[in-house]
Amino acid sequence: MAISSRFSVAVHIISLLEISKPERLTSEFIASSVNTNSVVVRRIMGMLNKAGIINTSPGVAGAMISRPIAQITLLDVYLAVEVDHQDHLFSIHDKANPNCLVGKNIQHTLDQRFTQAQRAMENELANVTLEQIVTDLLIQDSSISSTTTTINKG
Amino acid sequence: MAISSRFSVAVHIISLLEISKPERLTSEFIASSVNTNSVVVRRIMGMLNKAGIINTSPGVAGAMISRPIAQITLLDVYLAVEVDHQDHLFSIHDKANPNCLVGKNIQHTLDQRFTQAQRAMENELANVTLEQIVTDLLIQDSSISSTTTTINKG
DNA sequence: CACACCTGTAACTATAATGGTTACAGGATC
DNA sequence: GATCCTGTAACCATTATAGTTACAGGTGTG
Repeated sequence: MAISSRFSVAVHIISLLEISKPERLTSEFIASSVNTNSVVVRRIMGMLNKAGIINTSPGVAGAMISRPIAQITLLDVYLAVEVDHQDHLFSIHDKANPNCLVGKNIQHTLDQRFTQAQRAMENELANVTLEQIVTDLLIQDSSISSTTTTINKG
Repeated sequence: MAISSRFSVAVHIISLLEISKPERLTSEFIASSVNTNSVVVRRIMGMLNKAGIINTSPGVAGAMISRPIAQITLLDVYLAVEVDHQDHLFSIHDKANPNCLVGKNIQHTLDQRFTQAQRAMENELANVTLEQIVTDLLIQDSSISSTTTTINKG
């Protein structure tokens, strides 16, 4: 299965928070931009909060981004919301027959190669900051149809 | 969710076929090495067959590896068995609000970055051949406990 | 030819992750 | 106190995975 859309939603949320600063956005409002349920937004914001990327407070709308977005990478966000398989992107069948040459050694052999591939992917994510993402969003918007776009329509 | 273990099982199967050459292994035998059901093995071998990596024939045990394993990469195997998300490893929420600056442009922005990260991972897989994997398996085995290992114990 | 063996595949199951939804306790603010 | 909001539990539908049973049909040998 693919990497869940929590990742892209999380990037969406942070971008929206940044662009809308210092306005305090409710989860309901953010949800209308993402086009999902507000609980889904609060769930993901909870993960980002736990990871120290944003700061939320019970009862109070909005969230503060904890540091300049030039210092937040896609990898940070990825690790925050894909907690489940942050250790191993690839899964390896784990009960292979130890009496077989292949079965005995396949796990260790593949783990090395898979880890290397995963690292390569993560390095790419680490090289992109949320600042670059927001810049991309603004550039694309201005080059396409800036006149018809607003932040506040949800 | 993580990348399915079909990938690691597929590598296991090809390695076993190679090391056991020219013996013809039944899916039942292979399954006992992987420690799974023979249908699971036949299913994955079917995908490898369809991808042109191995050649199987109905009714006849065993499979021929279609080309020297130095010419088969982990990426080839990956693409063969992870057909589902070979296009996009990352999923992006796809119904974001087009009336919002972020919602309108997030999909294209992230797609570019995600594709780059995915390519980096795939490049690593493309740089490893099944020959290297088999070599790794043999080296590890000889350095650990070659005397107690057999290929034929399933 | 008959039989034993094997593959390919359909069908069903259990399990788990995901995303959406309702509900509600409790914090914050006016 | 009334209102709004967050955090979170609970539940559901959907989907992917992996295992299992069953069987049709190909293969090859006695």
